[in-house]
Amino acid sequence: MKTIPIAIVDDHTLISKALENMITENTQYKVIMNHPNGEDFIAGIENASELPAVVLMDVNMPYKNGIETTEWLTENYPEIKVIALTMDDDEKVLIRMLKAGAKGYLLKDMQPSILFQAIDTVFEKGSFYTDFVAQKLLKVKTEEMKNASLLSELKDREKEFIKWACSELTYKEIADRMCLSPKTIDGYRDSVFVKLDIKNRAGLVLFALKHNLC
Amino acid sequence: MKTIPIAIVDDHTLISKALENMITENTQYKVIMNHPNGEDFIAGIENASELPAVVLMDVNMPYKNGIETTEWLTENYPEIKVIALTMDDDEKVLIRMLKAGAKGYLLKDMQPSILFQAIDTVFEKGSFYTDFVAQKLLKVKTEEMKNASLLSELKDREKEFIKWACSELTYKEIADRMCLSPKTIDGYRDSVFVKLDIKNRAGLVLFALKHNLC
DNA sequence: GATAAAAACAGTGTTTTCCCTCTTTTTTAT
DNA sequence: ATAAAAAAGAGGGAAAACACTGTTTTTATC
Repeated sequence: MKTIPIAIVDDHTLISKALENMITENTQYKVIMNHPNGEDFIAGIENASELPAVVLMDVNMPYKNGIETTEWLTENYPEIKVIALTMDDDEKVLIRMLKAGAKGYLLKDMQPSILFQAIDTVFEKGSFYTDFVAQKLLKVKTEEMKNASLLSELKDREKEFIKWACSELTYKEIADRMCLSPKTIDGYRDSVFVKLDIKNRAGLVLFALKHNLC
Repeated sequence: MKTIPIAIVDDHTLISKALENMITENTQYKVIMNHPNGEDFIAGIENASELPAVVLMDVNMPYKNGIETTEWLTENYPEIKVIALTMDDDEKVLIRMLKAGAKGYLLKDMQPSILFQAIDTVFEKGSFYTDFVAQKLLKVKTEEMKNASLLSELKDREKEFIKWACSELTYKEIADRMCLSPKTIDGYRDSVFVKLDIKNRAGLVLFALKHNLC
């Protein structure tokens, strides 16, 4: 059994060091890189004498986050497998990370044994997904249906209007900002109200903030 | 130099194990407890043959979070020192943790050496605060001034009105819900607008959501 | 370049919101 | 017990928001 070269990318120094310690205790693995953000890591990869087989990638980082870094890796070094590590199980993040090309997705509250299993499986078979991921994907899919059906109906111009509506501006002032007649804004408001099933400006602001449309 | 008995309370198993590994490498310390949440930890403390001198306490946990658990410790075992560990540097959390009795506050992105330094200092001197904490406290203090001066002016009844205003209800309907005359609601609105320096209902909803008043 | 669809705009009337000033009732403090 | 302060309520008018039915202009497509 050969040793698997591993890279760690995580801005939480304490965690990345601790992780490194734990992994290197097992002679099956060796940590050859450890960087606090995506930018550093990419620079490291481009100058590396030895490339990692598996990257443990934190999602939330300054400078270049896990998603952007994974996209870059998928583009430039597709043979390097990325396992995403994250604190919060946010469906949006999961989706974006998988789209970016991550081969595994783990929450930081799992058992260490799962991590080793994930590394091995990703190294040998190419990807490792837990039940958790499958369930999330299903949940996201169904929720997406509901919201997408509402939001997809909105025209770009209407979305722009909604942004402006999340303010203290009157509709007349919004018309000025958007270089349109107040009557056109009236029309936007009316159709948005119907599409989103809301009754007044307060409802519009609440909806926009809930679905971060502003 | 005696060994310092340490407890770890963190729901992120991977991190807590890794942390434990790292700490035990240093013979100066021994990890005698490791629990995934406050409830478990408290149960552990009550049945323990040996108490920890220092607790590394994650802030965000299920069942009983770091703040509640620290409050309990301060109440029942004031001799046990708590060092708070957290991912996100949220001023509110910092304040609440310090109020709860934490003797140190560390972000998880620090260097491991700082952690050891913190443990030693807390053990010997009773508390360890980084510059970071001092700066945050200062920042919070000044921001508090601004917001508190705004929010403290609000009467309870006005706050209740604001909750109702974060909806699609008209003021007349809100009056019904609060069992008041519409004219009284008019009065609430007017005074709230002046106090919070806002112009209309949209502004009110935005303010309320920003300061989670609804 | 005719045609259909979408976007922009308009008229009109109603309701709600906003902004004053003012009175009555209830609480609070001394 | 009484004065002061706070809370509740009221009137009226102007502005904004809402709801409805239309018309004109742009845009895309064949």
